[in-house]
Parts: sequence; C-alpha cells; structure tokens
Amino acid sequence: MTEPIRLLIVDDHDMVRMGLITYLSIEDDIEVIGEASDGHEAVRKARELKPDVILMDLLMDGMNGIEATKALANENMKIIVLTSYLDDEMLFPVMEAGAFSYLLKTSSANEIAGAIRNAQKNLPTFQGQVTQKMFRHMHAKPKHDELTMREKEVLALIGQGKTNKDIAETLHIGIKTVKTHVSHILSKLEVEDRTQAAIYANKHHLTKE
Amino acid sequence: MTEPIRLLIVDDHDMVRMGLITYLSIEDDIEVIGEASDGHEAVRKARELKPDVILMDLLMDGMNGIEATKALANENMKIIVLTSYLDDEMLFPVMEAGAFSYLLKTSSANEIAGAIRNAQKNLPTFQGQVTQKMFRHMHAKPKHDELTMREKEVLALIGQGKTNKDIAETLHIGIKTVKTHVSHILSKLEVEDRTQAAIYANKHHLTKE
DNA sequence: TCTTATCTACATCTTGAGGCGGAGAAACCT
DNA sequence: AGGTTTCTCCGCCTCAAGATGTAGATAAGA
Repeated sequence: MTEPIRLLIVDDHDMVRMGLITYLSIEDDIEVIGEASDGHEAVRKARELKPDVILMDLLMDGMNGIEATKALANENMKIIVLTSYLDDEMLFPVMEAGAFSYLLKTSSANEIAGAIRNAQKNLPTFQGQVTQKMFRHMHAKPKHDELTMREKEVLALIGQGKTNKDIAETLHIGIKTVKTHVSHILSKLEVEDRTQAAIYANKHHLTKE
Repeated sequence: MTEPIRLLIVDDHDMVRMGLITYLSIEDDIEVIGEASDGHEAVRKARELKPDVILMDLLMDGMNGIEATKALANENMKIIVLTSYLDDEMLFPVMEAGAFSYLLKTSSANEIAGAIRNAQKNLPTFQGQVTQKMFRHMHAKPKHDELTMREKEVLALIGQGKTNKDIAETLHIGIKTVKTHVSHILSKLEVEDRTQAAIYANKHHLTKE
C-alpha cells in the first residue's frame, strides 16, 4: 500500500477536532499528524509537520483561517476549508487566498474523507452551491471595490450613522471635502442617499467594527 | 453506582456529534442514548427516548434549536444549548423558550461533561459573558418594542433605504404623516436621523427581508 | 515630461429631513 | 362620559444633504 495522507486539522472547537479524528482514524489511508486551534498555531504546526492536506476552519479567535491560508499559500500543502456558513464574505477571500477546496460542516464524515483523497489527487472539491457562487462572482465584482481608500473610510463612517460634520471632524478634513467624497460614493455604489449607503456598508461589513 | 445520565445529542454536523460521542463514551456516568440532526428529529426522539439531558445546537436547517426547545419546554428534560456564537438574537429567545444552560462550542469536552452533570443536579451552567449579558438584558429591554405597529412598518421601510415619499406611497398615507411617524421613531429609538434608524433596523432584523 | 488618479476645498442652488405645535377621528379602557 | 392611545394630516421653520462645477496639490505611471 502507498503512504497514508498526512493531515493537519485546524479548528477551535474541541468536539469538531475530536469528531474528525474519530472518524478519520478508521480510514487507514489518512493519518492525522496534528491539530491546531487557531491560525497562529496552524501556521506553526504546518511548517513544522509539513502535512499533505490541511482541514481549515475559518472563524477562529486570534488569527483566522483566511489569514492562515494566506500565510500558507505557497507551502505545497492543500488547504481544504471546512466551515459552517456559505457566506460570500468568507468564500471569495479565502479562495483568493489560496484555498484548494471548500466544504461545509454539514458534510458527512464520508464526504470529508473523499475531499481529502481528492485533494491528494489534485482534485478540488466544492460543496453544492459553492461552484455556482464562484461563477456568479466572476461576472459580478462588488461595486465598492471601485472606491478609493479615502472613500472607503468615509463609507465606514456613514455606515456607523455619522453625519458629514462628524466625519469631517473624525478625519480632520473640511465638511465640503466630505460632501465631495459622499457624492462620489453614492454614484459609485449606485445608491440615492447616505441611508442606502449605510445599509450597503453594513450588509457588506465595511464599517470597521 | 447510580444510573448514568441519559443524553440526547442534537446537531446537524456529523463531526460534532461524533466528537461528543467519542469523548462522552469514556465518561461512564453519561450515556448517549440518541442523536438528531435537526429540530423535528430532536422533538421526535426526545419524546420517544425520554432523555434526562439534551445537548442542543441552535442553527439547523428545518426546525431550528429555538423552536425545538420551545416544543420541549414542558417535557421534564434539561436542555443545554451548545452553539457557536454568543449572539443576543439567539441567546435571549432560547433562554425564554426554556433552555437550561448555554454553552459555546469553543468549550472543552471537559466543560461540556461538567455542564451535563450540573444539569442533572439542577444547576444551570453559563459560559463566561453569558451571565453578564443576561443581566444586562433584564434591565435593558429593546427600545423598539415601544414602537406602535404603524411605526414598526415605517421603520422597516426606513431600514430598506426608502425615502419619506416612497414610504408614503407604499403605505398609501400622506408624506406629512410619514414625517410624524419618523419623528416619533427617532425619539423612541434615541437616534438622531433616519440613517441611524436604518442601521438600527438592520442590526435588529426589523426590515422584513 | 505629460497624463491620470486622488485628495483636498470652495460656491451655489435645490430639496429632503426633521423639530414643534396643533388637531380631528376612531378604538379601547375605565 | 371621560381619558388614553393610535393614526392621520396641516403649517412653519431651520438646516443637513446632495448635485454640479471648478480647481490646486501631490503622487504614480506611461
């Protein structure tokens, strides 16, 4: 028989790690060589243990899975994202960061084992609607990435409910300047007023806290 | 030795159930007598198996954990909520629905076992900030429940970014009337303008889609 | 070097937003 | 019958918002 696939499990939930290990331990072609409970630990263990495949959770305290994926993008390991939600705000960034496959935690243990074997064979695995989302995303990039840095700052403040005067004081610029920025933001986002811009900012998590 | 604690595990993630079972199987005072992967199954199995304690996830397809908890509130079983997020929108409703303890999935397996034993002894268990949140909630009921029906309708439309004119047309009332409602809403919510009201509405999911 | 993008700022003008006060009608409770 | 709440609408007044056009400074790129 060939070498077993060397696997690193990254998840901040004890039980999830335990569940994965329990199941995968009866698969003799997969060997769990380590665990990590946050991004920092994941990067450290990945560099130390050189796994073939990493199962990576996204939402974790400290360094999250997206940052960890970015850090490990060029390290010759396949990263399989294993997360709870199919959220655009997570999916696209992590795929761009270099993830190889994307699974939901609703997957059966069997599907996960399949994805690990596929990754070893260089075949990415995507769950259900993920593929469709990816394609839709190709043709529809978010309007807000046309915004300049300054405009994004202003939008974040609008998203917090600040008035133009508030924003001027916060950024130490004139109120007229703020109005200029706001006008540009409204036209770029194709919305009619600051209220709609605020809703947009909140929906897309562009408010910085 | 006394009877083991009879436990039902409810979670839509295979791995989480597996992790819990793995750990709890080595605790000989706890016996896992069943599993369910959504609310409907949970209610059915709970009535059939009569567990002492239920570990209940909240976010599941079909019937969620809050509804299932509500359905089982008077069935002489202790329900321990085991969820990923400490979210006001989940915590308060489920506690009101009759949950007994509230744990986060970041808990160690050991803490979970402790909470199960406590539940059997009629001692609720709350993780870290949960207790503080509960108390804060007691003294601070949401401002928006002072709103009248009509005002809630108007707020929902503000939360969608509609202007006063839009709202007047949608509700078939005069624009002056809308302004009156808006003024009342702003003062009841203690915000300064419609933008802040829109943000409030979205944060509290008061927008009707 | 010339061009383009970005950030800054001002003036003018129009309109929507919001505060304040008053008021009639209907429903409900006491 | 009298009080309370809610929904409706009016006028008046003030100011924040937003559109439009102009323009100087700086930095990055062709």
